[in-house]
Parts: sequence; structure tokens; C-alpha cells
Amino acid sequence: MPSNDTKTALLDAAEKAARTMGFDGFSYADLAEDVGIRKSSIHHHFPSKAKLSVALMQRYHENFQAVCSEIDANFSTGGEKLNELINQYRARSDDGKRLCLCASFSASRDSLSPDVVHQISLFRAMVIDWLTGAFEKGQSDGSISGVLDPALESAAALSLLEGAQLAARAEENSALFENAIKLLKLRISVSNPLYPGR
Amino acid sequence: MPSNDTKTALLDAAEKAARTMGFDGFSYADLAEDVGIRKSSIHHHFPSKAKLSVALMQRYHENFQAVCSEIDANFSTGGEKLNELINQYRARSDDGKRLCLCASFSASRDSLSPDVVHQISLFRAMVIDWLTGAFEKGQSDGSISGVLDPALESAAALSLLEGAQLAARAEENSALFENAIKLLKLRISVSNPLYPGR
DNA sequence: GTCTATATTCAGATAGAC
DNA sequence: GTCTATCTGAATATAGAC
Repeated sequence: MPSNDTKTALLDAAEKAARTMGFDGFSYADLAEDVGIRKSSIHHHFPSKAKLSVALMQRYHENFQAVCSEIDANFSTGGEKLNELINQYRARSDDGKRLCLCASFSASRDSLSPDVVHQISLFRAMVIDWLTGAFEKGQSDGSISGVLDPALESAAALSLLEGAQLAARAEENSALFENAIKLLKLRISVSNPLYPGR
Repeated sequence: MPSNDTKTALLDAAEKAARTMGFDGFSYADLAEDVGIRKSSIHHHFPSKAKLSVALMQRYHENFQAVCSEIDANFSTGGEKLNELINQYRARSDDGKRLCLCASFSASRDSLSPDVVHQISLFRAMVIDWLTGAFEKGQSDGSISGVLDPALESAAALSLLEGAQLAARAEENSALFENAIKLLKLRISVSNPLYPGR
């Protein structure tokens, strides 16, 4: 379906733009140039910028949820799961050139439609739940050290990861992301302590 | 000086606007309405939005540095200092209605002039230095538990604090800030362990 | 589905009167 | 220092031809 390709290309361009320049920082003209069509043509796919932002956030939520499921399918210890999620946030930071969509949209909160504001809450709840599960696992299997309270750990970890992206973004320098998360990473056992020879 | 009052009122309005709506989210029209003058009059004080943003960041840096000095003058243990800085970030979060200027500007990086981008780096370096000193103190006086590396602690703490503001901003709910920083606060001794009866 | 053309609103900014 | 008036460009969005 040729029309679907344009729609996907527009979502890709919009996501990239929103995460680099913020919701108020990009326009249909930017997307038009990026995708290679006229800006009026974008309205055929997304009648308004508000509806585009809803579609963006929905796709982001679904993609991220799929990533979390993928991690669960491929990694068993809490430490491995947490490490993979850190890798996801590192990749989304893209050497300080971007933020994740959730962080970017949270900063632009006042410019967003109520629907998107609600979507942000749903997204955050989903990530927090998943992280809490990972810390619970890491607490019981011993793969994450010093876990007192998995729910508090997950709230702190999500803030740390988004804050680390912000730090890297501030100077467009991936080393700042690494510095910020290093102590968290040090709490993760390299190998599963239940199977030390692995 | 009557002219200086207007200039200060404009900076106050601009800082509030930038921290709630982002650098691209407010206009001279917003400031004009807030302060009660016509938008063309703003150009007399700040010829361009770029120069306004430089003045904003400079004032923010000076104010925050003064706050840090004030903390140093009034609190002696590392734990007390860290606790006071957390209080500053909580206050600047303002129940999830705002971010600190550094976090807000970092997210809008691509829209800022090179001068401001550089100012952000200077501001972050100042805060990181101060925090590193607080963690060193907390490590040696025993008022912050589990300090392995003060430099890594300070990078993690700044990201956590800015991320906690982002979390509260996402849902305009101060409880999310509290949740995110709770584990860090639990590492701070309530009283100076060197003087337990204090 | 994409185009040209256009409408409307608002942005940052300037000129010159008071 | 602040005002009115105005400029220029860019934003979102619509109408209608192809």
C-alpha cells in the first residue's frame, strides 16, 4: 500500500523531529521537506498536528511495549532485564541528539491536547510496572544488589534514565548519559549469581 | 529605577513561561500580557528573543550559585547539603507545573543560540561540582550512606533530580517527584551521626 | 494522494510619534 | 520607555484542480 508508506514516513519524520526539537519546535514544513511532499499533503494523512501527536504517542507506546515483551522473552534475570532497558534508553538518547518521546512530550505538556497528556500517563504507568517487575526479579534472584523497595526503585530508575538523556542532550554528549547511569549499572551482576559459571 | 522594574518583571515572566511551556512555547505576546505592556515595548529591554534567553540563563546561573553558597554557609554535613539541594529542585518543580530552566532549555536545545547552549554547560558544571563536594563531605562525615564515588554520585543525582521534575511534570503531580527521590533521601542520615544527640 | 493556491493567525522585529 | 502602526515570514489549515 503506497499511501501507508507515506504515512509511516511522516510518523518517522515527526517522531524524530519531536524528539530533537520538541513538539513546538517542528512544523509541517519540516516534515514535508524530510519526506519529500508538500506540506498541504500532510493534512490528508493527519488533519491536524494534534491528531498527528496522538498517532505518534500511540505508536510509541505500542513499540515500547513490544520491546519490553521482547526483553522478557529473551532475558530471565532481573539484572539482565534492567540492563536491556538501560540499553533501550541509551539507544533512544542517540548520543545526546534526542530524548525519548515521553520525556520530550512531558516537557511540552502545555502545548499538547488532553488526549496526549493522558497517553503520557498510560505510557509511564506501563514502563513503571515493567521496571517494578524487573526489580522484584532482581531482588529475588540476587542479580540486582541493594533493592529495598522495587516500586521506589522503578520510579527512581525511570527518572534517572530520562534525566540521563536530558544530561546528554544538554551537551550533545553520550558520555554524560553513561556517567549518570554508571552507579545503577554497577548494581547489576555481570553473570547470574545463581549460575556463576554461565 | 522604574525601568529596571519592568526589565525584572519581564525576566520573571519569561522564566516562568520558559519553564512551563518551553523556549518555543511562549512568545513576546505572552510576556506583554503578563507584564502589562505592549509587545513592541519588550524589544526596548531585550532586542531579540535570543538576547532575552541569554539574560535569563545568566540570571538563573547567578541565583542558583548564590543558593548553593547559602546552603554551604548554613549547613555543615554532606547529608544536610544534599537534602537542601533536593528541596531546591522540589521547589523549582512547583508541584509539576514547571521544570528548572536548565532542564527546559536542554530539551529545547536546537532552538537556542550557541551562547545559551554554552551557558547550559557552564551551569551544569557548576551544579555537578557543588554536588560532588556535598557527596565527598557526606562520604567522609558519614551523613550519606553507600557513597562509592562522589563524582558518579553527583552525575546520577543531577539526572535523578531533573528526571524527577520531568516525572512530576508529565502528570502535573508532585507525588511523582517525591517517589523518584525517596530512595536517595533514605540514604541521608536524619541527624549528624558524629553528634547523634543533636 | 498529491498538487497549487490561498486564508488566517501569529511570530519576532522595526520605525517613528509621544 | 511605551505607544501605534506596520513589515515580513512562517505557522496550521482549507478548497479545489489533477
